Amino acid sequence: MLDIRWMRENRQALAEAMVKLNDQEAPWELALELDERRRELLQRSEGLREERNTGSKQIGALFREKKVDEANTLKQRMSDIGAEIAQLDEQLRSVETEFRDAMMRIPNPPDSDVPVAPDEEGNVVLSQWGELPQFDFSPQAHWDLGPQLDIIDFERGVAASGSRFYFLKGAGARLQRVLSNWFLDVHVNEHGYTELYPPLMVRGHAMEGTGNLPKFGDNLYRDAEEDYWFIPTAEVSVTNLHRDEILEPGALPLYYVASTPCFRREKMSAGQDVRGIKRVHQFQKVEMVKFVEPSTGRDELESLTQAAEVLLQRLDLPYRRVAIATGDLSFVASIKYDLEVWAAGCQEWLEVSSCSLFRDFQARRANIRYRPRAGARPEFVYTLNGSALALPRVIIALLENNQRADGSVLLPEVLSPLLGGDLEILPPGAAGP
RNA sequence: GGAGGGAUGGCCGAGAGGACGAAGGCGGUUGUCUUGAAAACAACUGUGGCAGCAAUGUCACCGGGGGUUCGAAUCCCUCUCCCUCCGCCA
Repeated sequence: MLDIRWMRENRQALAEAMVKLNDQEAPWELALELDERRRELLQRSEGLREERNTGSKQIGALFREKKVDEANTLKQRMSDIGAEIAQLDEQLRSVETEFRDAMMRIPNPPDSDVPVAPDEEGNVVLSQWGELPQFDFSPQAHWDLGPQLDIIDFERGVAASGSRFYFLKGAGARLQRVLSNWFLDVHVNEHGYTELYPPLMVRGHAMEGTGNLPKFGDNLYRDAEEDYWFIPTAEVSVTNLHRDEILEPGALPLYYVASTPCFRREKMSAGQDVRGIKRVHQFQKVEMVKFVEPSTGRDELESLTQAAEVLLQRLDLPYRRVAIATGDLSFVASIKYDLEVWAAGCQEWLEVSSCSLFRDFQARRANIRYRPRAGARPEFVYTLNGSALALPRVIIALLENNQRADGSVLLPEVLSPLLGGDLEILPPGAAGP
């Protein structure tokens, strides 16, 4: 959510931002109109309240002085004022509801150095790391490798739960578990993050805090009976960890990391990426969330992104850092970098991490503030988050990039201590070395 | 799932229709005293909205929402959360 006062004073900048974002639906003009009506009604209602407050005090005093007649006359007048207030308040309530709803649907303006383009065609590759693997045979995609190795079972996943579900099995399931633990350990031990085990289901207001609601409910699973929403990323519950709090001086920065399943309906991407485990309804992801002071926002974004990059480098997976263009920016981000890993089998760059700075956009929605100094007025924190990393796509890249001509896979040496030296994944029935 | 009891400022805790933004205590800040510290004493010490350049004024907030009333922390309804006991359960 944006600061309405900033919006009032920066109409032009706001209009330009919406053009850059290629968002024609954002009801920012409506919000400004409603804001004016709101303030007008507020002033009238509060003026009357002031009158009533003094009047009511007088009534109390008159009764104590036993001036019953005078008190009753005044009571009648206050009653009339009360009726007028009630009428104004009713209008005010509906205006305020509309106003809030409009505000919740206005996206975060992009930072000045975000590439300006109407869609993802304008995304800019900022850097690339690692060599693309070369093969003297035709590399297979993971949807062939996985079943051959008996480590991904698509058919039985579909039988149990429908399309876009899968079982990881044996060395596949173990690989994901080991990677997840290792990612967590690196962030905790080397980057100063605190590990969390967060709720996987949240109330609607938590989803509003991160910007998933009201606009993007289509992508969420929900238990209607109990009114729980399933998190599409740990960002939701972890960002809401400090909802409605005022963090005391010295508390910032706060770094958190959690590994959780993520649940996504993927209605918007129907028909895309249907093969394999590129885009599924349930997947594991390690997510980093930061709460920081505004002045450090950009530096924190850089170190956040690097924390994710380090993992790809150690896994020796070729990747590139992409600056997301204005038209492709998410609703809540003011700037975003994607990390895309090369998958040699499907011949694609796959997004394994998305690192965003939200400025105070989420903090306003979730009401997360901090006190810069003892006794100072509370201000909104800046929030950031990034995946490090999304596991299925890392597994895809590991399998596809490290495959051998016979269909087996030799995982990178860095995983040896974590896998007890079992770096080879062999097809069932194949003789071990 | 059943039966009860609760939610008040940073924390503890009073308040039960009018002088209550809220006693008292703790904590915090500042000052006096002191070579310094402690103690003692004193003052200050919540969050937002609106108007204003500002000083300031005003409105709202006692878990959330709605209602009764001239007037609600206080009465009524409802939701959420917490606690106790019983049942069930990893």
